[in-house]
Amino acid sequence: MKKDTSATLIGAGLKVTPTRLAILEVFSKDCKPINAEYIFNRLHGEKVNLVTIYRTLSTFAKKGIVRSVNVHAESAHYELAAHHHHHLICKDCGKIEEISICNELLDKEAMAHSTKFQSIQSHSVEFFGVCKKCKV
Amino acid sequence: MKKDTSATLIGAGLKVTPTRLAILEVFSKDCKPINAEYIFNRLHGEKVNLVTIYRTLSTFAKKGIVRSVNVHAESAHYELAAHHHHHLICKDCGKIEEISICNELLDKEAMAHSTKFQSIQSHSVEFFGVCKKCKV
DNA sequence: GTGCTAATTGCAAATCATTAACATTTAGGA
DNA sequence: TCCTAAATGTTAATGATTTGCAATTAGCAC
Repeated sequence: MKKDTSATLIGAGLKVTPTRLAILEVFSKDCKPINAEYIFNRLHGEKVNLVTIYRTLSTFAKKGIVRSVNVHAESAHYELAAHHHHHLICKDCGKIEEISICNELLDKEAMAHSTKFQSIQSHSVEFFGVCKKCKV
Repeated sequence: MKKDTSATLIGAGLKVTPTRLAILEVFSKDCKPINAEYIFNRLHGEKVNLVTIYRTLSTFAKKGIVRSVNVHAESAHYELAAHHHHHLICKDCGKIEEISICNELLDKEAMAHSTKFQSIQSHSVEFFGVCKKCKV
């Protein structure tokens, strides 16, 4: 498992450090989009600086290890890029659920617009609504 | 036209003010997701406070007049809710293009997940890539 | 039309997320 | 083991957004 995360870093041309491994661990444990603050709280025992987390997220995003997700929140949320999902987001409590569909129709759409854009690399799909708990 | 925007406000139970009408005007002129700063620049002649724009956007979003859109930018972008589109966003220059498809497949997806969520009110779809200008 | 009140706006300062500068440490190859 | 670029910590800065409070105004009752 640790070998797995090390490989991810090495493959991206990044040095393998305890901080980076720890952050990747958090991602693989929590299968939902998370933000810097969340990671910070999970790693309190390990004395990781919040600034480092921001920097790491930025580096990971640039290398394509993680991707930012729109959850209509104030802070930026990320998920593992390898772990492609679409989302259901509750407008009331902010709860995020993943839905694992990714139909070809979207790919076709992407293709259809490739005349305007040189290349389309990714897409995101989010549904916003109210979850059962919040519905009184 | 002004009657149109007034109706929008009245329908939402909001008072009709010059500032609000001006902001709605900006939205209807620019058919793309815009942020507070952008609106502020368009309204310089009219001495509207930036804080008021933030407040108005928040109010409009709450009332369902506008909707926030994920454009992977630092600031929050909004578009008229009535004006539903999906987007092509250039990762290099940040250019946003609208694409006017909205297939039923997405609606079906929404339905399929209505067991988990009480109700799904909206969805957003964004494609990220590189536009022709930015592709060297 | 006048007056009233809650909603709206402006202004200044605070807050929150994120980034920058710079000094120190460390991973990993020579 | 040594060396260097990359990574991290610390502190301060920045930029977006919010808050508190006083002044203004829309829209209703009279």
